[in-house]
Amino acid sequence: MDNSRHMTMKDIARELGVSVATVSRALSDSPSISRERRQAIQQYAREHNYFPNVIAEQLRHSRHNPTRAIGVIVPELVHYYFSSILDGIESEASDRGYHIIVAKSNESYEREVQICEAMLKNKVCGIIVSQAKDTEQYDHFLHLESAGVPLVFYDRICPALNASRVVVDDYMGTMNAVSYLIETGCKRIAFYGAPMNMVIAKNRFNGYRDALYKHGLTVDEGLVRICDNRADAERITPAMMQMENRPDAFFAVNDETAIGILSVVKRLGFNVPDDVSICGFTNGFRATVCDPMLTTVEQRGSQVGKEAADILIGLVEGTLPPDRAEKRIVKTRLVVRGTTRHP
Amino acid sequence: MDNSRHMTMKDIARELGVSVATVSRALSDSPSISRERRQAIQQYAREHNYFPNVIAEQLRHSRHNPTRAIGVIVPELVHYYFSSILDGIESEASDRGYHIIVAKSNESYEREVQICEAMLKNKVCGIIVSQAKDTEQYDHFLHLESAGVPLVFYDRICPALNASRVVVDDYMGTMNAVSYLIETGCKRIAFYGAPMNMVIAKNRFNGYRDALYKHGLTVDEGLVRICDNRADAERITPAMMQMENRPDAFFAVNDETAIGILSVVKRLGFNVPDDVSICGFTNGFRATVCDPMLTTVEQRGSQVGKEAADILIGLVEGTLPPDRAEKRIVKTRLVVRGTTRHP
DNA sequence: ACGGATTGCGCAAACGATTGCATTTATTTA
DNA sequence: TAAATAAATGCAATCGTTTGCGCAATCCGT
Repeated sequence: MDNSRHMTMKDIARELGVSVATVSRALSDSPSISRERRQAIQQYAREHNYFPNVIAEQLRHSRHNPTRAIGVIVPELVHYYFSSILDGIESEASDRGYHIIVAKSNESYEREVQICEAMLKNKVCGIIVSQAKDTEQYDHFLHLESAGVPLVFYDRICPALNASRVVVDDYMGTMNAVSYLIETGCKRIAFYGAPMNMVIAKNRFNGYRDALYKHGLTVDEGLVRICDNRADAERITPAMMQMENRPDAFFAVNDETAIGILSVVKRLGFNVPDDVSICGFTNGFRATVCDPMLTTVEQRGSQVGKEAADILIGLVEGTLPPDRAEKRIVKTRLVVRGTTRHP
Repeated sequence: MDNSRHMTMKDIARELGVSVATVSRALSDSPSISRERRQAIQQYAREHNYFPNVIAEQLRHSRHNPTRAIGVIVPELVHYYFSSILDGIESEASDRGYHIIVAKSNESYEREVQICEAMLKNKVCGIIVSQAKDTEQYDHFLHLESAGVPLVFYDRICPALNASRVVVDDYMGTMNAVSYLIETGCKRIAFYGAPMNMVIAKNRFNGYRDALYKHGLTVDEGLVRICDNRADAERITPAMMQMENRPDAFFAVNDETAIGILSVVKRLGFNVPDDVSICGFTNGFRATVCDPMLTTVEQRGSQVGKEAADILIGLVEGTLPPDRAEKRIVKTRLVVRGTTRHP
């Protein structure tokens, strides 16, 4: 039974002996159609649960009306922060009558370009994107903009483009967290950060540095490392803890890294938080699972996603000027748990 | 500069002084157009990077060709297992030239119905769905089927519908895990399961029961609880551990619950795994974060997603018979870590 | 050199909806 | 009673592509 073909206005028109134009006007409640006819048509449509063919509507309006499909490009899907952001985007979008098309770049530039093209072809009304790690050319993004597809970046923004963006307040988040560590008595605070070519990495480092300065401390290069995952953390931390002047606290660029530090530090027989404090960044699933639970900077991915969708929809609907880039910063929040000393 | 309007065949036709029909045929390499014209048109199109308007194509073909948009309904997005599944679906879909439209039901029946309608309107070629927890009516699913939109369930299948589905081998997964617990010397194994109206809950319980039987043990009702989250686990476990005949092992329906048990058991001063073994189900982020690391049943969400997408695409493209429901079971794998004794 | 086959292309009708304009009929006004 | 006005509907073009059919022009064989 492939009677899957749906009822169209033509069907209604034929059945009721009127023209398609009349049906169209009646269904849009045009006053130029007589009351009785209008109601008859509406009732018939309702009873046979007619609904308009979006494809046809879109074709008709393609000149002036964008679709209601938002493209979302995400580097990975199995990832707490990106999931949260996706969640925020989905909520905001669906609240406002949009739907989302999701694609993952797998951190690949090539794939990112393909996805942009495909989304352009599929006529999304705009794209929300976090760049792949190995993206260093931006033609595909420029191409989209020139095709009239608005773009909003989140998390990994494109520094070369003056595009709209939503990021987390990495600087203040780190600054506050490190200040807290200092205020609870830590003096030698190690910093495990991401490679410095990423904007977020730089901002977090600056927050760390300025927190030290503010409290009359200085950056000890021996305590700063490039390290943003658990495996690396487990590899480099033992040496760190065997220095004559070992750190009494760690600030890590994400929870995963912090967990790596924690596991090593515990294994080496130190007490957390009495001997060593540890602070992460994310506040994902992991933070409440480790023992003791992780003190960390809440990244509020869902809020980031909502803001990004809000900007994009504003751009699409014209309530935001298309020429000026809208930049929003989502405040972070320090969540104090068991891996840091009490004041 | 809203020169966002794209080049159409009409533009090419006008420019090259031919008819639109000729352009169309030339671009589809029809031999009925002369070699030179064909190449001229193709070159012009390439140079001005023309690409066809999908909306128009779809309208034209709507009678016979489905779109290449797969609808995916997910109860939550910030959830390890569902993320993995989404990841699998995305991979398979994009490999085969489809894109995915993602919506979350928030575990709400109402929302699920809305989403189904919206997806129907937006002319997805099929839907992959895991039911919301409070869905107990299925008209919306039936409605889709009768509209010719194929449906594939994953994880939470619809028992009342004989629809295609992909599930994990809950029975064998649990059976093997519990057998392992027994073989490592556990005798009183508690079972924390989900409410029994969910199919997966029943299957896991059966696996538990049969593993006991197989080893000459019997089910002790006092050791079976409805509990599928951390908060509940932390609430009910202390009493469990204070029974005169306390359990020497726990099998939990998911990692989250297992973590709850672990934290309580440790807090009460028991040693894991010497005094108490614990086994979870999922193998998500959490499993390697807790201390000791969690022994758990790997659920292979990504594989589930891939299979689901494979079935759906098969249904859409007609390589799978539309009348017979395709049912696949993804094998699980026991991942032994630190919360269980060694053999 | 003429009839038939072949080649190359355009016309026009679809797909399903919208909308300016023309047309018909009914009603009012002078 | 004729003319002007208003009310209700239909015609046909449009969005961008595809495709059956027909029309010319060229080719071939005899």
